Amino acid sequence: MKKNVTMKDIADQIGVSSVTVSKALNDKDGVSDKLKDKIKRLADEMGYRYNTMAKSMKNGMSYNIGIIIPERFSGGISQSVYFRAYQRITTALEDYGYYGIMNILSNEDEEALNLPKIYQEKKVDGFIFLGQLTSEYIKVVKEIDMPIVFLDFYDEHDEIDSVITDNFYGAYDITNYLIAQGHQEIGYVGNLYSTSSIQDRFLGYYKSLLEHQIKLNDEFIINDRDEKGKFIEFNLPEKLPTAFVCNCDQVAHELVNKLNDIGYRVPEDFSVVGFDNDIYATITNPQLTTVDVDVDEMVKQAVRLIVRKIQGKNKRYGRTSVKGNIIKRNSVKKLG
Amino acid sequence: MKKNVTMKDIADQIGVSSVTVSKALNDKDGVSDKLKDKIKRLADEMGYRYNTMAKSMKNGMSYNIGIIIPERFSGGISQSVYFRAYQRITTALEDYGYYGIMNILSNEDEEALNLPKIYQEKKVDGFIFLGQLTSEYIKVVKEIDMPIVFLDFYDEHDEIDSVITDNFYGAYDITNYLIAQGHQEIGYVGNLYSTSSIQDRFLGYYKSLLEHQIKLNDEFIINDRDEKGKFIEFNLPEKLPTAFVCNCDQVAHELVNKLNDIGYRVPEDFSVVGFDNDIYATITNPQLTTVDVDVDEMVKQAVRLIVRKIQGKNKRYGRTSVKGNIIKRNSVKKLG
DNA sequence: CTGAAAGCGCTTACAG
DNA sequence: CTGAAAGCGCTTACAG
Repeated sequence: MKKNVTMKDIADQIGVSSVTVSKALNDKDGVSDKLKDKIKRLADEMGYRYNTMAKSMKNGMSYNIGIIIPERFSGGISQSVYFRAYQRITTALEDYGYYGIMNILSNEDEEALNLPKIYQEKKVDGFIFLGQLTSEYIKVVKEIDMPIVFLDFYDEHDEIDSVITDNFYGAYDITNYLIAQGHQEIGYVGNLYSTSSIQDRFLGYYKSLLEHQIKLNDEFIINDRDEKGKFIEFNLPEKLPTAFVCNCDQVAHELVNKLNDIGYRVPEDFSVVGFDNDIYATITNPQLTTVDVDVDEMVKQAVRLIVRKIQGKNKRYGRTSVKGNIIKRNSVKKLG
Repeated sequence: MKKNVTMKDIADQIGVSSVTVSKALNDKDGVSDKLKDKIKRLADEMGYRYNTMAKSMKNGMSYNIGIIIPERFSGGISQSVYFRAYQRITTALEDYGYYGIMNILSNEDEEALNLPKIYQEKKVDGFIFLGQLTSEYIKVVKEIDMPIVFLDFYDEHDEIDSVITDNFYGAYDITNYLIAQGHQEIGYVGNLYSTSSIQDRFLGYYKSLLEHQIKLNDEFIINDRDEKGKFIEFNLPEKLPTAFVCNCDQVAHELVNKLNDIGYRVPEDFSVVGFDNDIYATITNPQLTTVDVDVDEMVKQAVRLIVRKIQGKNKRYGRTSVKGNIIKRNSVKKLG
């Protein structure tokens, strides 16, 4: 291990002051080009590496962003999506000179309303929370005196900036698509009281029905999970609709299986659409027509937002929603 | 945003020096219990948060560890395993007071032999590299004057400490198991020149054959990928063995499909075993008997290692291999 | 038990 | 164009 090289070392070697070295290395004005060159060359030669911590000390910025993912999203199906999102976040942050420190928020810490240790230790300048938090925890998060962005969920009181997929218009679009295929009796599969995104998707579906003057039939709203998000057996109504808008691909997958079990075929007997375009969309037979969530764009927005908030005295930007796209596959039949 | 509270603020408020506050807050000797209590209470009240950066500045430690994952492992099948590993790493690091900063090493940067920016900027005190690097890049990594641990691969020249799954004995064990089930003609599926882990698994398989005095039949070594790791069509020999040891579950999955395609059934006609116990082991029909890799234990070892190296002047520890376990499922038939 | 002094490596604002 | 001084928030060694 070679010894630590500092700006002072370089300065001494050349016979200038460390101020000049600092200016040269940071490409600031006030150093002649010739000297600047000389300093840079020597820095390279001596194996100088910039000490970010000293700068941090000076201006009170850590140049780190905490990326907090609640434990329950760190496994199962959300895992791959969230990992990809996390990767993109770190990569995008780097372009702004920031680094992402990931933290899994354990169920216990969330329950006990404990803020992440990286907050207590001033390791970060801001936070991106990735994945729905309990409303109790959101309240605590609001007390944090740092820029915060919610990604893939939002605060119902809208006090914290968020970037989400456009649940409402995604569901609206895909319901419109079903109607365009001739369907008039369309069910919605999802618990309306579970999460805000499931609710918003429902409302998008409902808007489409309203616009087409199709009456909402309560019987066609099929519950898929309890309030805690745990999946339950479907309780299908006597009379079935001809198409189902499912709140996510996984549930659409389950529904197709269920329909198969009781002797029906998709899309011949029933059309089924999902949401998310995750792995369940392609492992289902037939593959699902669904709404693709534009994770990359969401990440881009979230990163831009947090950086802007850090640099610009934490202004409010509200909710940013990113539009998804319908991916047409084989789970929808054209009627009539 | 409330103003930044420092130790000095607390000290002034009470009428002591910041040295005393520092001692109190760090539970060091030299402060009366009564005063210590008072200081702690006031710190809480004033919303004091410890400034890690100042400490870092003092002792030159960042308390961050860089976790570097080559881009090609950040997607596909390795993704979920590596994400899980990364999560465990960050969690385990926290117990030691360290944080993990993940960095995807892009193919271009690896090709161009660029070291991660977090190294250049002294953001980290050490590195864990997760996933096989090119040998050219390994050479560059060796120049880094910081503790480094390789996780899930190793340097063939053994100059860098590593934690790997016990490829050799895993393959040895599972081949023994096949032999115990009455198999004598056993093939190995994998490119012997591709990665060290595939090679080691082959050697474990070979050791088992040797011990049972079964001659290695070159015809039974079936290539599954080119030197760059890209999968290729199997080229099955005329005469087939009764069982196959595959270098990973994914390839075992492909092999089962291939055998089905040409009219054979597993395990009735041929027994097939995999390695890794990843998702391919369970989506294959029949589910695969395979070797489970103990990722959690590997992570634990890697984290302990890197922390020890940082704290203890970067000693050499060599290669740590963590034993996996055979998971018996339905892809093996007992002969005779 | 308590604290004044020095220093970690940089940058900012100012003077020359 | 160049640099002396002060300061970011803490800790370490030393003195009392």
